[in-house]
This record gives sequence, structure tokens and C-alpha cells, in this order.
Amino acid sequence: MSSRDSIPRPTVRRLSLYLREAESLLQAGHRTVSSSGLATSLAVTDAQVRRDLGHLGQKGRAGIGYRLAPLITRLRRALAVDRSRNVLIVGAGRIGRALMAYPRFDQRGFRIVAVVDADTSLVGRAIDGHVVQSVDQIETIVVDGDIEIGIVAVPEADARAVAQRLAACGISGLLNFAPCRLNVDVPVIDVDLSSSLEELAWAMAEPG
Amino acid sequence: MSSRDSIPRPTVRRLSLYLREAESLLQAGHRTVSSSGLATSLAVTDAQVRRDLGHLGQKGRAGIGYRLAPLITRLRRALAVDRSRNVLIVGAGRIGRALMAYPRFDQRGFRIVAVVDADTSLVGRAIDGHVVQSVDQIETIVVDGDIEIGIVAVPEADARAVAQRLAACGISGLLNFAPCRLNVDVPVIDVDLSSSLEELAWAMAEPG
DNA sequence: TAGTGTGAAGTCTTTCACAGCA
DNA sequence: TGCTGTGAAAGACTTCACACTA
Repeated sequence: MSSRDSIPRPTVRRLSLYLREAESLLQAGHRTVSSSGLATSLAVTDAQVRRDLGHLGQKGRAGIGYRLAPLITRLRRALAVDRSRNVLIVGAGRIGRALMAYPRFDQRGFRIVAVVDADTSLVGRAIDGHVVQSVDQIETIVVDGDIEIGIVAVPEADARAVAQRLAACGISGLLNFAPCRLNVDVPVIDVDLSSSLEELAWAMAEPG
Repeated sequence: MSSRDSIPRPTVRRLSLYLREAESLLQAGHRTVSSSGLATSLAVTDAQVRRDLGHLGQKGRAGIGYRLAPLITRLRRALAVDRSRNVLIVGAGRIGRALMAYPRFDQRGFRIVAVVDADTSLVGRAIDGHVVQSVDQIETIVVDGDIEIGIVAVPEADARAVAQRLAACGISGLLNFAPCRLNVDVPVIDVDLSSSLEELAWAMAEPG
């Protein structure tokens, strides 16, 4: 299981959790962590953790576990969060505003460098230190601002059009909060709050 | 494949998408939909759709497809969203406020009936028609208000304590926005925005 | 003909279980 | 002894492919 294989998506999602936990342990003064240590914090099995970390090329040490510092480095590299990226938020409504102020984005190297909205009464106003620009300027902002990631936080009706425009001017990826598929040819991660609640409703109704 | 089997979780997530699409098609005046129709809208295979709908006990008709009205009914039942549920939002910060105003929750039968916060300067204030109550009252609110779902939208440091309290007074499920595991014995769905961005960063870096 | 339902096959992911190392 | 790394087995999920049907 070398680091050259493509990492399965379920593993990727867990790597993100391992990274968070590893950073927190390092902060707390630990130097190493064992697979079972990570496993119990995160409600997975120890074998799963070892298998997952095997994808990184990270070697643990028998009897000791994994050294946190190199583990964190490798996790960051595997998740491609070992450098900063510029982010544009499209939509300065409530979701957009919540994201602007989300401190973890910055900590993780996701730099919100621009915010746009279609509402002309918002344009020019500063919200959380970000001056809202017009949605008409998307193309200029993306190109000149070296934006790699777009966050789509507009109403469903506008989402696809916005996504098309972002894709057309060369954005590399989208985080989508609108409850619909964006049919564009760049990677998209959907954050669908209604779906999450429905999944919860289902889980609540499930026996066990 | 009868409706008595437990539905796999990946299927559950897709059922939510099928429901959204089916409702939208019905709205648009359609009466039926084929597996390939759903499949192309949602970027899955037609065989996958048929397999998934097989879990519902829903029968399609060869040459025609699935009738939308009964399909929607069955999807709602399978997802356990065929009735309303009362929801409490804990945390009237930016994420909490974004959720209060999210119209889809109400449309889907998730009724936000109370909002609490630890910040006494917010208590008593009305935000989006919801008067913020004190977090001290959680227990009373959950029990008297017949709350089934709690939305945890508080800082990480407070999240576990809040979750414990909610679980202790008999809540049935939690939607968690804090970037940590809530170790409670009720179903939890995590919405982790940083993780989503990390997954996106990975997908952007992936070849293909 | 257009489309379902589903065994069987295939693929992907997780878990087991244990040799081996510090 | 405590813990890793990993073949092999098991399990979960998806796709194929085709008989069948309105």
C-alpha cells in the first residue's frame, strides 16, 4: 500500500479527522499517537486507522505509534492543504456571512479574499472586513485575484449560472451550498443542509 | 429486495436527492419519471436508481417509469420526513442565524421552535422571529416543547457539554456544526465545513 | 418499444488476525 | 509487551446484462 495509489474517498474524509485530532494532540503536548488512540477518539477501528495512514507512506513505529509532527505534515500534503488558496464567496446572504466569519477557514489556509453579491444595496458595504463587490465582476476578481476556490452561497435559482461563470473563468473547485447539482466540469463538494437533516431523520427512525 | 431490509446509508443520501428532484418534476407538471431520467439529472447510473428505489417497495412500470406522486410519498416515508418535527437551535451566532432563516427546513417539516444562546446580551432579543432564550433553559424547552432534534451551532469548546445536556433530556437526534465528535448516544450527523473544504482541496489536486 | 427488476459479477472498503519489530 | 503493517477474508455497494412486461 504505497503513497502512489489514489486514496479512496472515504479515507480522505477520515484523513481530515485525523489531521484535526493530531493537531489537537500536538497542541496538548503529546509527541506520538497510536492507531488505537486515534481510533477511539474518532469512533473508527484501529485497523482502519493503520490502513488509512498506510496510504500516506507514513511509517509508525511498533510499540510507540506515529510521531505527530511528521504525521501532520504528511496528512496536510495528502489533503493538499499544505499551502494557502484564495477563496471567493459568491452570495453575501446569511450563509455567506456565516462563512466569512468562520475562523477555521483561515487557519486551514483557505483565504477569503473576495465576496460578491447580486444585491446592489450590499455592494460597497463592508461585512466582517470584506467589502462586497458586484457579482458582475466575478471574472475579473477570479482572474486578477488568483482565486482557486469558489463558494456558491446564492439562492438555488442563481446557483447554476454562477457556477458556469466561475468554471468558465478557470476556477479549480467549488463548495456548493445550493440544493441542486451544479453541472460544471470542476470538482464540486455539495453541502446540503436539508439532506443532512433528512439523513438524520432516517437515522433517528432506524432501529439500532 | 424488499422494503423490510435496512437501507444502506449511501442509498439514503441519494433518496434525499431523488425526493428533491421528484418534487421539482411534479411541480413542473410531470406525472412520471424514468430511472434514466433521474439518473442523468443526478449524475448516477440508471441501474443505481432502480436498485435504490427497489428498497422502497415502490414499483415502477415497464415502458413508463415511476409515477411521481406515490414515489414522493414513499420517499418521504422511507426518509422518515412524512411528519413534522420540532427543532431547537443551540447557538444564535452566525451559523445559528443562517439556519433560522433557511426556508427549506420548514418546507421539509423541520420546525424551528426555539433558539437558545449562552450570551446573555442576546437573550430576549428577537432574531428572525425567534426570541432567543437562555441556554440554561435547554432542559425545560426540550421537554415542554416536544423537541426531537437539536442543532449544535456553538463553539467547539461548548459543543460536547451542550450535546450531553440535550441527550440527557431525551432528544432524539443532533445536527452538529462544531468541528468535533459529540460522544452521545443518539444519532448525530456532522456538518464539518473545514472537512468539506479539505475534501475539495484533495479532489482538486487529484488527477482526473 | 421503452423501461423495469434483479441474479450474478465485479469493485471497493472494512475487518480480521497474526507475524514481526522496537 | 505494545504496537505496526498487511495478506487474506469478509462485507458492502455498484454495475452489468438481460428476461420480462405494459
